[in-house]
Amino acid sequence: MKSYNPQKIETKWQRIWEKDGHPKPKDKKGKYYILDMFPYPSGDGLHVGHVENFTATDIYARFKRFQGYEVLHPMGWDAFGLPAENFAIKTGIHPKLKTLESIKNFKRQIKSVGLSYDWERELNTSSPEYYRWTQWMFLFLYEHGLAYKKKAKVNWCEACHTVLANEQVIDGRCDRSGDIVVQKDLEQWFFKITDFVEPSKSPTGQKISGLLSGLEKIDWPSSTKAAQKHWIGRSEGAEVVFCVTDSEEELRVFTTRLDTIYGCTYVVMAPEHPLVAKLLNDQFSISKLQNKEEVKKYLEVTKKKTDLERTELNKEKTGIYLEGIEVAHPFTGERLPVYVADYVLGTYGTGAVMGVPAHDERDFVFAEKYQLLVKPVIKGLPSQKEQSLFTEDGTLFHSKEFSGLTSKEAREKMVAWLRKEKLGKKVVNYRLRDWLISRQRYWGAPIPIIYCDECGMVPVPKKDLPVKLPTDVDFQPTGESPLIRSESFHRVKCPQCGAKARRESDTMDTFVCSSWYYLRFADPQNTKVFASKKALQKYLPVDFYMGGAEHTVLHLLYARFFTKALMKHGHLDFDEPFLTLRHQGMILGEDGNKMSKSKGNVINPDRIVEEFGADSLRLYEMFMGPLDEMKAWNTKSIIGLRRFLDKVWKLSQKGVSNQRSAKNAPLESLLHQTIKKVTEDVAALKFNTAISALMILVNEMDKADHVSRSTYQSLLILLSPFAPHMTEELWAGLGPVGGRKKSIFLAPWPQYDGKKIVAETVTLAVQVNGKVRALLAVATGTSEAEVRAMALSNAVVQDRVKGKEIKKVIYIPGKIVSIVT
RNA sequence: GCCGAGGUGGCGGAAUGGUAUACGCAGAGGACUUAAAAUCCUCGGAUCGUAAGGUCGUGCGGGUUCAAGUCCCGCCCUCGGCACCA
Repeated sequence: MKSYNPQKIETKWQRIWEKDGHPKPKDKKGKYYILDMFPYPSGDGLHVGHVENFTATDIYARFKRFQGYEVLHPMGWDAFGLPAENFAIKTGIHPKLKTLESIKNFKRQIKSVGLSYDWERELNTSSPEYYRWTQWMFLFLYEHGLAYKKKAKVNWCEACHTVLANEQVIDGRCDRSGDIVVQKDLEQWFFKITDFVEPSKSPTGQKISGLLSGLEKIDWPSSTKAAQKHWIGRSEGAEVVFCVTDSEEELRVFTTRLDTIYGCTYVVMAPEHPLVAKLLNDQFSISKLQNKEEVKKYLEVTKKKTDLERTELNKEKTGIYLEGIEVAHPFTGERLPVYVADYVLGTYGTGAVMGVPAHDERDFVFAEKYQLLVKPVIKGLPSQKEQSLFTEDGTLFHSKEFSGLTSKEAREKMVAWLRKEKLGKKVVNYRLRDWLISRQRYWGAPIPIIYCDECGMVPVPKKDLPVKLPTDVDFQPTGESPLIRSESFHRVKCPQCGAKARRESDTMDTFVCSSWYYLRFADPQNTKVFASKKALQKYLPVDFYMGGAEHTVLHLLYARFFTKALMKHGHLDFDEPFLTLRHQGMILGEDGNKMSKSKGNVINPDRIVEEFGADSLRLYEMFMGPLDEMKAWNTKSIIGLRRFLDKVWKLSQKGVSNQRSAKNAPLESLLHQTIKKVTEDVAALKFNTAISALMILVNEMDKADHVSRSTYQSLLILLSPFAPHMTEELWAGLGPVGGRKKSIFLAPWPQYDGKKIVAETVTLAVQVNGKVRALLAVATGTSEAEVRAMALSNAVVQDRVKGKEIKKVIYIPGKIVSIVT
């Protein structure tokens, strides 16, 4: 046999798999759905991070097939999005062409790594066959009141000329262009994701877990669950009414610390609060506001501030006193000053808060600046130091009849009192806002709505879907959707009355496309429904989902929302789409920095395949370290994996004999240990240690004079999920098995024999007072008494215990003898 | 600040409370070779010692235990996410 030439055998088997499909054993155990987060087909091609993700699921998929599962393992393209459109703006090349070209390249690269996808299920979100159903999803949500339009203050990116979702704003900047995000008032479409935070029921009475409670029953990384929980940000508190004195107006605030209310010395409104505008309006006779001009000036200043400035300057707090305005403290009737300050968020709670400087850090800072009264009403344990600022729970004082209660008790009693007096109630607030999905861009799925002067907003009838993207459009962004300038697109007849009407010209956020794609894979060619009930019942939910941690809140939360909404209205019978989720750790460049073109540290998988072969690349990426941990690339290290494969290759020529190698019991024992270790490690996705176990086995086989054929076969099967090309080649070289030439992937996965795992002798460490002093080779089956005697009679041990009384001897079979003097 | 994950040789990393540093890379020495590459063998925590061997070693300080990288308490540092959410 010739020497190992990966390039040659890899192309050979890739061609065979292309022609015949990937060998799949008969399924005996039912389905198992293994899904990768589908990639955006970027012009830069496949990243080594993709290879890590896809190789891991490929190994797992092959392993599950060996176990007898019918594995669904599809791949598709999250193909809408800004990069293709930006490229089009720069070059004039249509996004569709560029996208198709990129997909072609991605697919070539994926195939060059030997990934066993179900290509017959491939899908592309930018194809009309797919986005027809994305539009269907929109209409579905619209019908059930879960998609609505409202004028909203939105995040606007000047560079991208589009609105962004809250989730796409990072530190006040656009997550793509890095430009500062400004606020604009626009009519926008929203999805009512907030409807699903708490558990609900379908009309037929099925229980649907909430976005919060559902997290408890799925196997996801704790960090991801924590991030989602935090993003949803549920907080229980109370709404409290402060009456504006000498008027009918009232000011409601939200607080989680009702127990501190006797320490409230002022009240603050956000600049956006409606009452502020009302007080400034001269027509309102109620307005006794005396410093209107100053207040107006302050509002102008804050309006100019970006969200970044408003939040980043969190040390310096600004505000303005409303002269002549007072509110009454609901418990004491005391008159309190009112401020407007932009440290209060207009979009959370009621847009107004009570100021309790003694027990809230922010209020404390504000009160210090504006010389407001600090009035402590909560104290901690006597052991805790007295401070002017105490933000924890404690015991109340100076709080009339509530004094002496703990914070927790007080909150309950106080809210009961408020309810009785009709001055407040218990309230739950969330950080999560409804999902803004309108985008003023071309390369996305058009929103299927028509505006008619007579009928108003009319949904496109489902039979008319898809609403196709026009191809004759100038997609230079101007701030409105490029679709507005396509006459053919936006001029339509009203589906209800037939009068002249116009189409909605915005497209949907690409996250809408990816919120339901995992369902389509069950039945990707269906033209009647997004997927048949039968197919959904067979394959869904996704058993194992893998992708980058950057989708912790965006995609994963949206997908869960879609699943719950579809279940609520009878389209699905499960409420969580992804039962098990894992993230691959980011692969850094060789310099330890994140890979980026500007740093010039990007590794192109094509070059690695060329130099070392796809099997070596796969093994290397899996051997780098724990799958979910961040790790730096090191091209030098790949040679180690290549050497390992060379050894396996050479073993086939060395001495694989048909003789029973009963002589070599230690090797036999090692083989069975390896079968156990690899099987368990692959099941637990610990690929790095599985590979190291295979290396140990191969090193021993290499040293042995003879290796039995069955041992070698077992090795090849264990290695096959990792290095499919080479093992298939070597397997074929072994000749027909059972009279027929079959793929290694149709062979049975090796089973270990518990009896053979036990080696004939084990090495025990003998400790004297906690330190290892001797090693004992003990035959398996030696009795405890014998082992103890052996340990105590050991010369070194004797020397150590000489003249001392032995107090205790502890024997842990197979591990240690511990002698205490 | 809050939440989450971590801190082990020159490097990536391994270790159900039981011989710390498996496996791999890099390095050193040797074999083969005219030579190099490739391959194979041997050695690689620190320190004292010619050696046998001793002592110290998993971020820091305590504790539990016959025995701690692993468990408990208190810190320090790194990375990731969120961050004026009242």
